[in-house]
Amino acid sequence: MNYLSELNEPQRKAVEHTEGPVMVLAGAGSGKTRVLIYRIAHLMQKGIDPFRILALTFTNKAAREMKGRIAETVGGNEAQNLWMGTFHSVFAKILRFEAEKIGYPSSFTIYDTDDAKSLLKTIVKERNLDDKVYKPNMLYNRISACKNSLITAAAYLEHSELINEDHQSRKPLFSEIFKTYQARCFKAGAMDFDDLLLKTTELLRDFPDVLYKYQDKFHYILVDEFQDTNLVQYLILKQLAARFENICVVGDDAQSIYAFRGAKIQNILDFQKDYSDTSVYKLEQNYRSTQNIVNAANSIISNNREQLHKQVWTENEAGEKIKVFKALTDNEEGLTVANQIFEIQNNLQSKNSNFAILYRTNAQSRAMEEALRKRNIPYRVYGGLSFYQRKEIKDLLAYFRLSVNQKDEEALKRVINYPARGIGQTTMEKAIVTASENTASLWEVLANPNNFNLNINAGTQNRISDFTTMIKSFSTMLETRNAFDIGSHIAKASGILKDLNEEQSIEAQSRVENIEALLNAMKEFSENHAPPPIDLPDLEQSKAQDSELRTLNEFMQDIALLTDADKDNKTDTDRVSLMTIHSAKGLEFPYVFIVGLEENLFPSQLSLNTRAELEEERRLFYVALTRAKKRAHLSYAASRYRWGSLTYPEPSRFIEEIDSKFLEMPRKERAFSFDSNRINKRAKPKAVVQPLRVFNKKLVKMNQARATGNFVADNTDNLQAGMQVEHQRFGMGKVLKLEGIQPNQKATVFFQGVGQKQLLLKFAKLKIIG
DNA sequence: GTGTAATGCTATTGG
DNA sequence: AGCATTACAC
Repeated sequence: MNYLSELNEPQRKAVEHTEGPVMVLAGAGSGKTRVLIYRIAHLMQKGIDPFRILALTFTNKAAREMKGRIAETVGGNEAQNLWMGTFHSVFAKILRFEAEKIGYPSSFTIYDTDDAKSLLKTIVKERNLDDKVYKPNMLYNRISACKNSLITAAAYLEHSELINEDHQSRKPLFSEIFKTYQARCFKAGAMDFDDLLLKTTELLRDFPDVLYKYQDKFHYILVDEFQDTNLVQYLILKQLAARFENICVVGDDAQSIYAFRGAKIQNILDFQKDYSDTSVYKLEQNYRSTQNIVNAANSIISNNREQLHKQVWTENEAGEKIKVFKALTDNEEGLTVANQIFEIQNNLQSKNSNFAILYRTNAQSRAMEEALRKRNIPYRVYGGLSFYQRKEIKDLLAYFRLSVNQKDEEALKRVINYPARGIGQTTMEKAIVTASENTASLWEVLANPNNFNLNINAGTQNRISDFTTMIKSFSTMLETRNAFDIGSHIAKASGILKDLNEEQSIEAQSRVENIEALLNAMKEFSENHAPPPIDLPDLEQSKAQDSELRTLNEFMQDIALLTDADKDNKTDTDRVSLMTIHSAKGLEFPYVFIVGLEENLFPSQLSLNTRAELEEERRLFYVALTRAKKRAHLSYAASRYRWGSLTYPEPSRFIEEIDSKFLEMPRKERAFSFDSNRINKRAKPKAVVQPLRVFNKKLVKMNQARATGNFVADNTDNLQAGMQVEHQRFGMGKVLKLEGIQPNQKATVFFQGVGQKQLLLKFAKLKIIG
C-alpha cells in the first residue's frame, strides 16, 4: 500500500473513499490522473474484480496509458480486464452486443461528421429545398444539439416550442429533415456519433433486463473530465450507477471547454443534487507549474462569473515571468516562436518534445510549421485533417464499409464511381428515385435491377452489375480471410491503387503511401492476437469470439472511433508538438507557446455574443496556460492573413486580464535579417502604424531600455577552434570544435565553471576575445 | 460520362 | 486561401 504515501491528504481521501458517490474537483495540475489511477489500483487491491470497474476517459489514448500505469502499480495482467475507454467507444461496444434489440445489425456502421452532412445534403436535394436555408452544417449541428439534450426526431415533432421556433426562423421543415435523416440512418444500418450515446440511454431505458445486466456488471464507475460530459452521457451514468451508486466523477469546472458541443458544467451541480450524500474532495495543490504560471492562470479565471470556489496554489519555485511577444505579421510570429525555441534549446539543452505551440484554430499551424521547417526543428501537428479523413483513406474505407454493410448508402455513393467506371450522375439519380419509390435500399435496386424497372441502357447495366458482383465477392471473403488479406485485395481489385499509380504526381505518390500505411496497420492488426485497446470481456460465453481470425469487420470497429489524439507515435518522439488548445487538454509541457492572442481570434469572433461563450474562451485560455510547467510564452501579431486578406487585429483582452506582475511585457522581436525584407514587403507600413492598445506604448519604452544595455556580439564568420570567446550568460570559454555550415554552424565551447556547451552561432552571440 | 477551368462560397473548437 | 460546385469542351 505504499502508493498511499505518495498522495496528499485530499488525494488520499479521494482514493480511499471507494463506496458511494464521490466528486473530486481537481484544479489544473493537481494530480487528478494520479488519483484515478490509484483509486482503481486501490479497488483492485481490495479485491474488486476489474471486470466490474468501468472507467470513462476523454480519449482512448488516455485510457490506454492509464491502464498501463495501473498495471505497473498492481502488477500482473489483471488491469487488462478493466472496462476503460471513451463514452463513445465503450457504449459502441455494448450497442454492438445488444444491437438486435433495437433493430440494428451488430456490425452497424458509424457515420462520421462527413457522412452525416453528406446524407443531410442529399435529403435537402431530394426534397428540392433551398440549400441556402437548409445548410448541411447548420442541420447537423442542430440535430446534434437535439440528440445531446435527449430530443429525438419523434420528440421534436411533439415539441411545439421548437416547431414554432423553426417557423419563426423560416426553417419549418427542419423537423421533417431530422425525421428523414434518422430514418435513413436506420435504413443504412448506421449511427452517427450522437446516436451512440442516445441509443444507449434508450436501450437502458426500454430494456430493464439489459439495464439490470450492466448495472450489476459495473459495481464501480469512474468518470474523468466530468465537466465535459453532456446531458445524455450524464443520463447513462445515472442509469448505470443507480444500483450501487459507487460513482466517482473527477473534473474541473474551470477547464470546461466543450459547451459548444453540448457539455454541461451544470452536471457538476446536478451531481450533488442527484446524490445528496456525495462526498466532495478538492485538489487545490498544483504540482505541475511554477508559481508565476499558477498565479497568472488564477488571475485570468477570476474574471469569470460562473465558477465554483477553488484556490489553486503551488509550492513550486516562483519561476520566470510569462513572456509576451508582439510580431508584425503572422509569419513573423512563427519565426519568433521558432527562434525562441531554438534559443532555449541551445541554452538549456532541452529536447524538442519539451515544447508545445498551442493555437485557437488549426489554420494557424501553417505559419508555425513553415518557421519550424526553416529552423530545421522537427515537429508534429496534431489534429487537423487526421489520417482517417484523407480522401484516399476514406475511399478505401468506404469499400470496406460497403463490403461489411451493403446498406451503407454513404459508402456506396462514395465508391460506386470511384475509380471512374461509367456509372454517372444520371444513372444514380434514377436509381435513387427508384429506391425511394419502392422503399428499397439503393443497394437492393442496383444489385437486382430486374426486380425494379430501372430505365437504364445495357452498357450501364453491365457496369453496375460488375460493380455489385465485385462488392459481393469482397463480402464472401469476410469470414474466411483476415483483415489485411481482404484489405490489400480490395485496394487492388477496386482499382484505387491503379488509379493513383497512373497519376504521376507527388500528391498521388503520397496517397499511395498513405494507403500502404493503412494496409500496414491492417497487417499488424491481423497478426496481433493481443486484445484491442478496449476489451470487451465476454458477457456471455456464447458470444465469445475466440477465433484466431482477425476480421475486417473487427478492424473497422476498432478504427471507427479513433482520432488523431489516439495514435501513439512510437518512432519519432522527439518533436515539438503543434496543436489546438482543445486537443492539449490533459497534457503538459515544460515550455508552452500560446500564439495568436488577438481579439476575434482568441477570443474567437464567434464567441463574443454571450457572456457564457466568452467565459468558455477564457477557460480555454486558462487550460492553455496551465499546460506549461516551466515557462509560458504568449504572442500576437499586428497583422494577419485571414480568409485570404490582410487584417490588423488588436491584442487579446486576455493578456490585459492577467495581473501584470506576472508578465514580462512585449519587446519588439526583430526578425532575422534574411527574412525582414520579405516581411516588410508583405506587411505594408500600415501594419506597423496601426494604433495598438495603450500597453504597447510601454513596450516601446522597454525596447529602448533594452537596446541600450544590449550585449554586442561579434561577427563569428572567422571563428575557429581554439579561440577564446565570451558568452553573455556563460562568460569566458574556449572553442573546442566547429561543426556544420552557416547559418546552422554549431560550436562546442568549454566555459569555465559551466562546462561544455553546444551553441548555434547565429543565436549564441559570441564575442571573440582572441 | 469524364476531365479541366472558372467561378462561387465560406470560414472554431472535436468524438 | 482553400474547397466545392458549376460550366464547358471533349
